[in-house]
Amino acid sequence: MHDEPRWSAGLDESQREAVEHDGGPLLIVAGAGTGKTRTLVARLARLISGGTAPERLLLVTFSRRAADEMIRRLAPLVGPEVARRVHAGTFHSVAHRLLRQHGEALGLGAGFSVMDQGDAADLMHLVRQEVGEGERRRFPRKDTLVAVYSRVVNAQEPLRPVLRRHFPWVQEHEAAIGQVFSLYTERKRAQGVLDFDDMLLYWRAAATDPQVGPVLAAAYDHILVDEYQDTNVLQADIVAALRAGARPLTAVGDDAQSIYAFRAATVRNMLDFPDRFPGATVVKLERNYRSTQPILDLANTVLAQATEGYAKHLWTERVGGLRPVLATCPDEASQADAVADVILEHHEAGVALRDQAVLFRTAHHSDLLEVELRRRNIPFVKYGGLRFLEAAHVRDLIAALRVLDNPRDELAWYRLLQLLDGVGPAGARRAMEAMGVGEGEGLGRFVDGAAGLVPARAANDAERLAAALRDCVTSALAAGAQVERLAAGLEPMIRRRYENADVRLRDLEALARVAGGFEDRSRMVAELTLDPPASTADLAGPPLLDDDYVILSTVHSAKGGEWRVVHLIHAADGMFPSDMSTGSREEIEEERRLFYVALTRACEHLHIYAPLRYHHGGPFGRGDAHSYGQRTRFLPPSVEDLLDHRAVRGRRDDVALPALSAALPSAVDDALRGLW
DNA sequence: CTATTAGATGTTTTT
DNA sequence: CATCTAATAG
Repeated sequence: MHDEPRWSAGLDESQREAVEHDGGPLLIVAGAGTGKTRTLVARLARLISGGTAPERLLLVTFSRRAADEMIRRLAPLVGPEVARRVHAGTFHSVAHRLLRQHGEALGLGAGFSVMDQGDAADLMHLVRQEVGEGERRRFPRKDTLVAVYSRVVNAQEPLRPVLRRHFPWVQEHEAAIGQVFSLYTERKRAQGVLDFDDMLLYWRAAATDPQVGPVLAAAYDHILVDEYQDTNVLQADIVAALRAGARPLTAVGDDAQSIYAFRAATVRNMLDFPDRFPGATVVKLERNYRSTQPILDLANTVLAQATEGYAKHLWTERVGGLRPVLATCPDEASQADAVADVILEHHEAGVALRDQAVLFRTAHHSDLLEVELRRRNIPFVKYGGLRFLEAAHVRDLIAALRVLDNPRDELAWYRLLQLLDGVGPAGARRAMEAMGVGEGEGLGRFVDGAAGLVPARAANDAERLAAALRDCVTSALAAGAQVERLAAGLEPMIRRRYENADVRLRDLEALARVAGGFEDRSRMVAELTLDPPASTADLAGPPLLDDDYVILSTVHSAKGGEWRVVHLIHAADGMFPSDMSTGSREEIEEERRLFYVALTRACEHLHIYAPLRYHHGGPFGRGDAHSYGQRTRFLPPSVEDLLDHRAVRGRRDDVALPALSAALPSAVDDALRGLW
C-alpha cells in the first residue's frame, strides 16, 4: 500500500476537504467538538510537507494556550524543531513582536512599555481628574471608561452611538468622556506607552500603509486565523491587509460559539467572509467527536432557538450515552453540596478530578462552591476572574520592572513612589518633576539621589529601592534574578502597606520563578501583560500539576476545552443569562450561544444545576431575605424530554414544627432554676 | 499634604 | 467585596 502522509491519518471526509483545499480563501465552519484543532494542525502539516517554510506561516489564535496546543500537536507530524518555527500567537502578541522588532522604523522609539487593563484604568483615573470639575457627579468609574474606550476603538464606532447602545447610564457625560479620551491618548503617546488596543491599531496602520504594508504581507505565504467568529473589525482589517495579493487565507470558526461581542467582536466577519473574500470556499464540519448523542440533542435544541447563523446540526456515530441531568436545588448552598457530591461520585466511579469541570457565567458564581470544596478537601483550580497580575503588590513589582524598560513611564513611577511612607499623589508628582521623568532622566536621578527626593522618614526605603534598580541596570542579571532583587528592594514597603505581607511576598517569589523562563526582561514584562497566567495553576508550576484537581471556570475561559464530566451551575434566569445582558435581543442571543458553549464542553456526563431560591445579604448572611429563581429561559419546557430530572434536598431540611404547648423561654427558665 | 477611617455605592464576560 | 468619597487627625 502506498504511504499515506502522516498528517492525513484519521481525517473524515469534510476534514480532509478542509485540509487539502488549495486555491481561494477558505472558511471552515467547525461546530463544537468537530475536530477543528486537528484539522487546522493537519492543514499546517500539509502545507509544511508541501514545501512551505514554517516561518512563512502565520497562525493567529485566540489565546496563547490555544497557540501552544496547536504547536504541541503539530510537533509529532513535522518534528518539534520545525513546528516551533511557525509564527503563532494571538493578534496582540504577534503585533507586539512586530512592534518590538521594528519599533524604530515604525516611529515608536526604542523603549516602549505595554499597559494592561489595570494600568489603563489608572491612567484614565489620572486624566479624569484634570477634566472639568463640574462633571464629578456620577462620572463613570475608571473601569467603565476603559471599557467604553476599548469598545470605541475596537468597533471603530464613534463615542455617541457606543454610549447610547452599550453604556446608556453614562450618556450624559459624553463631552467630558471625549475629553478624557483625548488626554488619555496624548499621555500614552508622550510616555511611550501602548495599551492592548494600540497593539491592533499600530499593526493595522502598518499593514495598510502603502510602503510598509506590502513588505509585511510578503513575509507570509499563508495566513491561518482561528476562532474567526470572535474577531473584531480591526482584526479583520489586519487579516485583509496581510493577504494583499490574494495570498492564501484560512479562517476557522463557529458562529454559534461567538461570545465576545462585548469586546466588539462581530460574527459579521464570519457571515460576510464570502463577500469580503471573493471566491471563498466554505467547508462545514458537523460530525462531533466529543460528546454523546443525548448531550448533542440538548445542545442542538438549545441552538435551534437562536435566530441567526449558519444552520448547524451536530451528530455523532457514538452510540449510547446518558441524558443530561437537570438537578433542581432548594438554594445555593444545596447546589454547592450537590455539586461536591456528584464530583465525588464520579471520582469514585473512576473519573479523575481533572476530567471534571464546573462552569459558570460569572467569576463569583463559584464562591460558595469554593468554600464547600475546601471544606471537603477537594482540590480545585480556578480559571477566569481575578487574576494574579491584578493583585496590587504584583502590579507594584511590575511597575518597578516597567521603569527599568521605559524611564519615561510616568504611571509606573507614580505608582512606585507612592509606596513610600509619606508620599502621596502630590509628593509623587513633585518627585517626578525633580527627577525629570518627562525628559527620560528619571531612572538615573532616582538611582543617584533617591533619599533627597522624598520625606526623611522614607529615605531608607527609597535608597533600598534605588539600589535594587541600580543592580538591575548595571549587572547582567537574568530576568528571574532581577525580579528577586526588586522584590527584596520593595519588601519593607510591601510589609508596611499590606496586611498579609508574607503571602504577598511569596507571590512575588512565584513571579520570579515564572520570570526565570524568560531570557530578557522587557520581553517578559510585555508577554506577561499580554498573556497573563490564567489560573493559579499556571503559576504554581510542575509540583501542583502532578496533583489531581477539579477545574472551575467561567464559560468564557472554558472556550476550547472539553471534559468527561461537566457541571454547569446557576442555570437560573438572572444568573444565566446574566441580568446585565437581557436588555436587547442581541445580548440575549449572545448569552444563548454562551450557554451552548457550556453544554458542548461535556463528553460523557452533563449535570445542570438550578437553584430555586437565592438568599440575599451576602452568601453567609443570616438574613432571611430571599427571592425565587426561575429556571434559565434557555431550557424551556420543550426540552423536558431531553433531560433527566432530579430534585436535590436541602442540607438542613426546612421541616415545619408543630406549635409548642408551652412557650420555649419558660422551659429554659425551668432548666436554670435553682442553679444559682 | 498624607494617612486613616467610615460610609455609600455599584452593571459581567477578557486579549 | 472593592472602590470611591468625605471627613478627620496628624
